[in-house]
Amino acid sequence: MPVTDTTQPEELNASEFEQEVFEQKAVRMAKRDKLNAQGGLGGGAYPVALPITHTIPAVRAEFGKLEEEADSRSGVTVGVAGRVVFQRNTGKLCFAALQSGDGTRIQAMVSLAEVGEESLASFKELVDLGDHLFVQGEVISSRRGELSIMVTEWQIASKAIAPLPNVYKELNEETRVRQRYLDLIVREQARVNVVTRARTMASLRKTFAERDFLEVETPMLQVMHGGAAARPFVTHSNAFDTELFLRIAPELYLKRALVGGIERVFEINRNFRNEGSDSTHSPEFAMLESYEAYGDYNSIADLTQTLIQNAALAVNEGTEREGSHEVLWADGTLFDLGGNWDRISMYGTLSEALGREITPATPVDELQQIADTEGVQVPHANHGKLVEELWEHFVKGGLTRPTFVMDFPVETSPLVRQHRDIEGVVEKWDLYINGFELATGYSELADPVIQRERFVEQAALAAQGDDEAHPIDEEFLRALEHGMPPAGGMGMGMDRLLMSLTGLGIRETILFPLVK
RNA sequence: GGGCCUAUAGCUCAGUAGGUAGAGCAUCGGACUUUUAAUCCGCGGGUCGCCGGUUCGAGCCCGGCUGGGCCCA
Repeated sequence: MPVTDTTQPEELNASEFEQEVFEQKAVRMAKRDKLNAQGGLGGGAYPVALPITHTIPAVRAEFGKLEEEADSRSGVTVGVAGRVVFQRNTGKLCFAALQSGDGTRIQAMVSLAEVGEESLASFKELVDLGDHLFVQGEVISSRRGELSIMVTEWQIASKAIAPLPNVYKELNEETRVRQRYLDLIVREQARVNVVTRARTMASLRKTFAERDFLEVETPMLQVMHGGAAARPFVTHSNAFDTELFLRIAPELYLKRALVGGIERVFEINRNFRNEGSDSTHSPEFAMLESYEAYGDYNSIADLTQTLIQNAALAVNEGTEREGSHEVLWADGTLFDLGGNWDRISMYGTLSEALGREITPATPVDELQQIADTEGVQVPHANHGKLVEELWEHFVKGGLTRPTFVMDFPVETSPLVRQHRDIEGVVEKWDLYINGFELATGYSELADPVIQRERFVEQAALAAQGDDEAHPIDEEFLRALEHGMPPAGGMGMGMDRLLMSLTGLGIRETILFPLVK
């Protein structure tokens, strides 16, 4: 609704792109204009610099004990800035709660006796909820014993034109995601999630560094996508006049790095898969991949367990669970990531669940029959896909504790080495935590001839219409022909790792998830 | 892909049977020097997601579309 404030008509009509300005915004815009008119070049509603001496948490840490005695004074003058999240103005005394980014608050008191009539009136006129405010004054405790700053000077640090949402109610789910910045202002859990993620990432890098792994960055725009079974996003390069793919995995480049002698290597970066999203999938997701020369799928499983357990320790640092691998989920349950995680066999557990022996030699017809009876639909079915789908159908749901599921059928894992003892099986594991797949690890396939055969088989699948089949990557094969050391490799979804550390859905672990 | 739920003021939400919309916070005007979602007085604020239909009359009923959520495959 357009506002008919006769004192500011020019300003309100000046901005052409602003079709309608609702009342609260119009009021704040008028205040912004007034501040800008008053301020000098470096000041106004958005000053360039402020004489800040302390952060709000620093004031709390240094002067917190003043709260033990009401109406006490420190004799120390500080300058702090924060967002106004609470305001109470009376005739001659104003209160404002300033909040810093981490959610810590401190009270500012603006008293007629300290600042004089003009400054007090101006404060009441120009300061709104949601503004960033700078205050300078003595640190005191109020009559109610609350740590406060008795203001002598104040200045708007940044004028908010849009009103702050209700800080006592959480935003609805959609607004939380679309306007995460508001979510972060209003909701403690949103702030905690960011810290947890950052700590986790730092911990992973630290664990790698301690083991002499090097972090690299490989192409995200690729001429040929590969390294996983997934549909890619396609884009176009104007300069090259060619089709490019957003990567679905960094694997084939990290293996080139292995060939080149970067023997312990990892990358943490984004993958893109042209699929829908749900509570465990996002089209754009952060992925960790790591390769260890002269390791295998056992050593890389050990590493994976250590990486996650160290991350749990990092998340618990400074909490009452310090030193524990038990993480606290958002719903209040404690989830134990400690101990040595079970390693179970895919064929073995599927056989147990079905009450009949399933082996790599079990014919496709027999598996298809079981699938049909159970109503499990498997597109482009072959032995491997059927075994995996049946395993997911019968066994997966029961896995809550962290579990490595070992030894997969060969058809579905074109980049994995044949098992050293079992025919028809590859040395691959999937790590399941709380029923979803968190990571996968291999003894990597180093034989360039077998690798070529696997690619050719995949190309046949692609020809049959499987759009997740792996394309033949000649450049990668050429690298393999120069000799890749035997290696263990691992890939782990970062967003899912955060899910298992926090118990949240994927959209809560991603700061700005994709929204239409 | 299928099913269910959902969209109303800046924010969070009510809205009975179909009769042109309410609350809390926020905002606006006034009072208040210790407030903690203060209190008191007064006033505003809505294309009820979009398009169509039924009806004398639609926030409500019907169809379609769009966004969001949940469950299933």
